[in-house]
Amino acid sequence: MPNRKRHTEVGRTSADRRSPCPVACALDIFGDKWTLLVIRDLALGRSRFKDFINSPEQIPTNILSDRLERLRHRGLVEQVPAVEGGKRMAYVLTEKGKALGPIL
Amino acid sequence: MPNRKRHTEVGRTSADRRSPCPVACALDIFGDKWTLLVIRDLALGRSRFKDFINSPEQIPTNILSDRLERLRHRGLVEQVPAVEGGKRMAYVLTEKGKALGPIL
DNA sequence: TGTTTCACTTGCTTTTCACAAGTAAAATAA
DNA sequence: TTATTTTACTTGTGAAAAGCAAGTGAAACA
Repeated sequence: MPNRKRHTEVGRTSADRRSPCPVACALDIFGDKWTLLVIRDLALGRSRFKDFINSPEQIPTNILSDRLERLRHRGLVEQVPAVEGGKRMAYVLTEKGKALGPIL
Repeated sequence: MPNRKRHTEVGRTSADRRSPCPVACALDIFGDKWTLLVIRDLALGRSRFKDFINSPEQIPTNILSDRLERLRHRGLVEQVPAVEGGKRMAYVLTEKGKALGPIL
């Protein structure tokens, strides 16, 4: 199983990056049409899967799953119980994730 | 020839946008791995096709062509003669284009 | 105990990306 | 002036990602 790396990019080495440029690094994370919209929703206080789905841009469910998973592995998002003691999960920004609210 | 729209998005109607959200609108323009890198290069004073090619991120030539064309049609970039009276062209940011330098 | 909502996953088609190669005009060197 | 090189692209092709519809199983609710 070569090239196993998709959702486990926690420790990125310089070899993984396209260049040391911070713009390029940021684009490796946010360089697509959906990731920043998910972060916008999180910054607005939305936290449940269905909340993101109901945003006006109509993100496909498989892409939403994928983006949340990536953000989680990047340490920008974490899961917490949606209701006290319940089984269903909600997504919230970590401290690290909140730090990039201003760029919106 | 239906769906003719690729490089002629000068006048965008609200029907073209995914939503009225400014984040979503911005992502329709910058939501990919390369566009902002081209703008970074332009902001740094690079202006020739070969300059962009020689940036460390190694943008493919067909994608560079495409992105410059889009930015031109969006009115963020314009072409000027590379040398006084010469035939070869250079790309520079318009006033509108310069306005988004700060986001980098 | 149904029934509905939620949070996904799977499969498939379409679109976009990435890489290599090719080309023609412009600039430069001989 | 001719030859060579550089520049600014375009084209073709395979791989990857996006987009869409449908399906599924657990959780919450009536």
